Amino acid sequence: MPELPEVETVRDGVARHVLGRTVAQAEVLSARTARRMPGGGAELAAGLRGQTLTAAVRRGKFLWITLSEPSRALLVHLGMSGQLLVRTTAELTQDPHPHLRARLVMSDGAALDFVDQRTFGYLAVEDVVPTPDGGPGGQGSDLAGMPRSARHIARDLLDPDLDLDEAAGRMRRRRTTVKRALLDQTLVSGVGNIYADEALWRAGEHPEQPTDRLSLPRGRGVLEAGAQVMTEALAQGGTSFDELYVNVNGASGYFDRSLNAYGQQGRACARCGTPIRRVSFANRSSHFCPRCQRKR
DNA sequence: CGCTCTACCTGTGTGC
DNA sequence: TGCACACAGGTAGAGC
Repeated sequence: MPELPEVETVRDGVARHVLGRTVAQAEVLSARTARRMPGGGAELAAGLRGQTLTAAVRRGKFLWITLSEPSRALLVHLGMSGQLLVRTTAELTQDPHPHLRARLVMSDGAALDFVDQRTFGYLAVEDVVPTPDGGPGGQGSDLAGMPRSARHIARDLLDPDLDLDEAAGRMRRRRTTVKRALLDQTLVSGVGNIYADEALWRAGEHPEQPTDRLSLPRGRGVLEAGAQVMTEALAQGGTSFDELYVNVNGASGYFDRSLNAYGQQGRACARCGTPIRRVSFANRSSHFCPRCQRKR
C-alpha cells in the first residue's frame, strides 16, 4: 500500500534509472489504467511516443515525470498496488508480469513497466499548470506547477515549504475528527490509513478527537508525528532497491518491524502495555491504544 | 460550501 | 475439498 515514503522511493528510482531516456513506443494493455484520459489508452500512448523523460517530481502520493514537450507530464498514481519496474532488453522476451498494465519501451531497448494488481492506479499525460502555492518547488522553480488533475493536492508532510502552524490552523478550523483530517489530501497530503494510525499513536491522540477541540500545539504535534513516522519509513524502505527494480509494493521494512498501532490489535502497546484496539472507521479500520490515546 | 459515504478492483484468508 | 464472502485501501464524485 504505497503511501508517501513508498512513492518517494519510486520517484527516486525513476530519477536515477530512467530520466533522459526517450519513449519509442508505449503499450497500454488495460483501458482502466488510462481511464483519466478522454481518449483512453490510444491517447495515453500517443502522448508518450517520442517524449524524453526529463524529471521525476512528487507531491504526497502523486508522482509525475515531466516530458520534453513543454508543460506536459506523465502523471502516475500507484493506487493500492501499483509498481514501476525497469526492464532490460533481455527481460522483454520473458513472459510479462500477469498484472502488467502498460509498458513504455525506450529507444535504447529498455522499458518501464507499470504493474498493478488491483487497478486503483492510473497513468495520464496532462498539462502541467500553475498552482496557488507554486507546486512542490515553489514559484519559479524547475518544479513549479502540477499536473492539472492533481492541482488540489496540498503540500505533503515532508515538503520543506510546508508551514506546519498554518496547516495545523487549517486543521483546527475543520469540523471533523483528527484522523479524517489526516487522510484529507487537500489539507496535508501523503498520509494514508497506515501512517495516520502510526502518527496518532505517536502523538497520543485519539483518532476520533474533534479537530476543533485540538489546541494549536496538539494539532502541530500530530503533523510533526506524521512527518517523523514517514521520515523513518523512508529511511528504512528506501535503501534496498537495486539497479533494475524501481520497486514499490509497500513491502518496505517498516511494515514488518516498526508498526506500533496499525494491524497490532490485541498486542500490547509499546508505551503502556494496554492491548491495542481496532475499531471500524469509514469502511476501513483504526488502530489505537485506548489508554494513551484518549479524547480530550 | 463542507462534510460523509460509496464505488471502483482483486488476491487472500476465514468459516462453513 | 470447495464454495461464499469479508476484507484491505486511495480517490473522485455523488449525496446530504
